[in-house]
Amino acid sequence: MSPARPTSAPAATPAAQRAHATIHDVARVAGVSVASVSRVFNGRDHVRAEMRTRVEEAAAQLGYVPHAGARSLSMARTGAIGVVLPDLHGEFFSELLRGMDREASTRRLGLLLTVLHDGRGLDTLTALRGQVDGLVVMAPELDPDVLARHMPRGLAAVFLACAPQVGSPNLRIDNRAGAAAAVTHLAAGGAKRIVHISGPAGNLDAQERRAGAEAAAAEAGVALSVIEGDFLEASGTKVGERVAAGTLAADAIFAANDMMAIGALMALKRHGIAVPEQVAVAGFDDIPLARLVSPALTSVAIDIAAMGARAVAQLAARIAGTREESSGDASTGADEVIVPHLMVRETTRETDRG
Amino acid sequence: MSPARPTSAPAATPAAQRAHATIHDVARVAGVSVASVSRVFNGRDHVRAEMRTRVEEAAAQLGYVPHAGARSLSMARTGAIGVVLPDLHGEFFSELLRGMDREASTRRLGLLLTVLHDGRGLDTLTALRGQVDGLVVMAPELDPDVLARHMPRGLAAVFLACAPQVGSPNLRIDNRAGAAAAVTHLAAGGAKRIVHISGPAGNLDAQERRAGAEAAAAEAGVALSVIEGDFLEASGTKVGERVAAGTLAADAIFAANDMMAIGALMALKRHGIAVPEQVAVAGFDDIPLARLVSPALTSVAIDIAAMGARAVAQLAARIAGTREESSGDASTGADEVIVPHLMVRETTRETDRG
DNA sequence: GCGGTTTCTGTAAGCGGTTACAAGCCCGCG
DNA sequence: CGCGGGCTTGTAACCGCTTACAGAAACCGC
Repeated sequence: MSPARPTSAPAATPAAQRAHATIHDVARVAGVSVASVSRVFNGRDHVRAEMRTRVEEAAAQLGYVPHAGARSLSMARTGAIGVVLPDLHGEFFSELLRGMDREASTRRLGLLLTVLHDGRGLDTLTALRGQVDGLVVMAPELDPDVLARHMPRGLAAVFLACAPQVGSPNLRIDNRAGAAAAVTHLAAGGAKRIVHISGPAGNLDAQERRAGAEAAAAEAGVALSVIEGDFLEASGTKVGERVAAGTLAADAIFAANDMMAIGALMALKRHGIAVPEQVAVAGFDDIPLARLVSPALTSVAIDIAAMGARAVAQLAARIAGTREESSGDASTGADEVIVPHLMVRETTRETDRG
Repeated sequence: MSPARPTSAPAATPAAQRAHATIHDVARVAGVSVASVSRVFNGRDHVRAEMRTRVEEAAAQLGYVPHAGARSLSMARTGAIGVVLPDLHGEFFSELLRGMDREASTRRLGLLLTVLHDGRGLDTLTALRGQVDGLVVMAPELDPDVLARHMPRGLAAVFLACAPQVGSPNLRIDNRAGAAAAVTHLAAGGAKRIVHISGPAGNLDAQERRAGAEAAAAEAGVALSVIEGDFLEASGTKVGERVAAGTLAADAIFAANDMMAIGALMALKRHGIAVPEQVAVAGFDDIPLARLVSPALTSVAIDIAAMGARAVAQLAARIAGTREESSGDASTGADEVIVPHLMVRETTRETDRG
C-alpha cells in the first residue's frame, strides 16, 4: 500500500512532521470540511471571509502544499506538456526549448522532456498518458507510420518538422525555399560548380533541402553535386579537405546545416583557400555560432525559438479545444509553414565577380 | 474463448472509442478483476498463464495504456524529476540537459523543466509536489534563504552551483581553482596587466572566479583590474573596444565566461589588435564555440554534461534512500566538487616571450 | 413568523490505479 | 475423507484532491 501514514494518533508524533500535510489535515486543524479547504485554495467559489482566514492559517501552520498529482487525477488535467525530441545537440535545441518555455510558462504549463535516442524511448511515449496534457513531437528521422503507432491515442499532439501525420497539425520549415535561396544566392555570386553536403538520407529535412538545392541549381543553370553528410562538423571537414586538395572541384559549398558548413570552412581556411574568393560557403539554420566564426558564415536563418513557441501555442489551443467540445475535432489547427530567410555574411559574395 | 458476456453492451458505442480505456474496462472485457489486470501489467506476482493471455488480449483489443497519473498517486512515486534552471542560453544548457537526460533515461526517469525568469517562477516550485520525485536546482543568482523558503519540503533535492544549502548535497564547480589556473597561465605567458571581466556581482560563480583570479594575480605578482560584466557577449565587446582604443591598459583579458571573452576577442580583432601577441584572451566554460572562433579561445573547461549527469545520479540515490529508510537521512550525499581544467588554445601564449 | 431564495458548508462519490487481506481452489497426506 | 497449505484470484480500502448534490443558515418580503 502507500506510505503507511499512521492512521491512528495523527497529531502528536513529531516524526509526522516529515510526511506532508494533506487537505484532510488542514480541514481537521481548521475545523472545517475538506471541500471548504479545496474551495479556498481554488478561489472562485462562495466562502465566507472568516472561514477563508481560518483555513489559510491552518494551511500556513501545517506548511500545506496541494498535491499536484492528486489534483490532476481528479481534474483530468496535468498542466504539463510532453516535449519529444531527437537526441539533442547544440544551440538549436536550447533555442527551441527556450521558445517553448517562453510560451509554456506564460500559460503556466510545465515541459516534460523526452529524448529519443534513435528510436529507443518510443515506448515511453504511451507511458506519458496521465502525466501530460499533450505532446509536441519532433522526430524528423522517424517513419510516420512507426511514429503514429507509438502515439498514445487520445492525447493532443503537434508535430514539428515531421513527415505529415494524419489528424494532427504539423509545423514545418520550408526547407526547399530556404535551400533554393542559398543556392540561388551562390549562383548569383558567380558560382558554377556547387557542392551540396546533404544530411543523412533518412532525414526529411535533409531530403527537402537537397531537393530545393537541386531545383535552384537547375533553374540557375549551374552544376550541383551532392555528398552525403551526417549533420556533424566532421563530415563538413572531410568535404572541405577534398576541395582544398583539389580532388573535388568546387567554387562553392552549400551545407545542409551550419555545423557541416563550419567544418568545411575551417578545413578550407586551414589549407589556405580564400573564402569566399576561391570558394564560397553557405550553411543552414543560422545558429548563433554562424556569425562568430570568421569569416562569418552566410546561412539560412530560422527563428528557432519562435518555432518552439508556435508549437506550444498550437498545442495549447488544441488542448483547450478538445477540453470544451467533447467531440475531439481533429481537423483544427492546419499545418503551419515557417519560412526561413537568408542571412548573407562574409563567406559568400553578394554580386557576381567571377 | 471469452463467451461474449453481454454485461452491458460495452462493445458497440463508437463514441466510447474516444475515451481511454481504464483498468476496469480491461477487467470487464477479460472477465477478471482489476487486481488481476494490475498484476499482469506489473509482472512479478503469481498469475496463471491463461489469465495473463486473457488480460493481454483484452488490453490489446481496447488499446489500453495505464494512466501514469493514477499510478503515481497510489504508488507515491512519479518517475519524474524536476529540473530548475535559470533562464537558459546557448550550449551550456543544452549540454547540461544532455547530461541529465543521459543519466535520467537510463534510470527511466522523466525530466520536468522549470525555468526561473529571474525569480519569477519560484512560486511554481512548491506546486511540483506530487508531480516529481525530486528536484535538481540550479540557481546561482538566488539568495539561499529565499531559495530555501520556496523549496517544497519533503522533496529530495540536489543543488547545482548554488550557495550552500543546509541538508542537501551541492554540486559545485571549483571556480577559484579554474580562474587561478587561467590567470597563472596568462602570467606565465608574460602578461603584466590583466583585465578581468567578471560576471554580475550577485552571481556566486562570478564572485568565486573573481576571487580566484585575484588570488592568482597576487601570487604571480601581476596587476589585475576588474570590470563587471553580465555574462553576455556585449559586455566583453565593450571591454575589448576600450583596450583597443587604448583607454584601458592591458596585455591580457580574462573573462568570467566564454561569451564575454569572445566579445572581447572579436572587438580586438576588428580593431587590428594581434591576439595573443599584443593582448592575450582567456575565457571560462569552454563552450563548444570556443574552439571554433579564430584564433581559437583558451578557456577553462568544465565537463558540463557530466555535471548534469552527476546531479541526476545523486538525486536518484537520494530518492531511493528516502524511499527505503523512512527516516529521511539528510546527511547522505556529501558535497561534490567538479574540478575544471585549462584548455590552452591560440588566444594565449604558452611560454613567456614578453 | 413563515415560505422562498440565496449563500454557505458538508457528505460522499468519483478520478484510475495498487495492494493488504481474505477467500477459493486444488493438492497431497495421514 | 478431512484437513493443512501453497497458488490464484477477488473485494475493497486506500492515494489526495475536486465537485455534484443536498442540507443548513441567513435573508427577504409579506
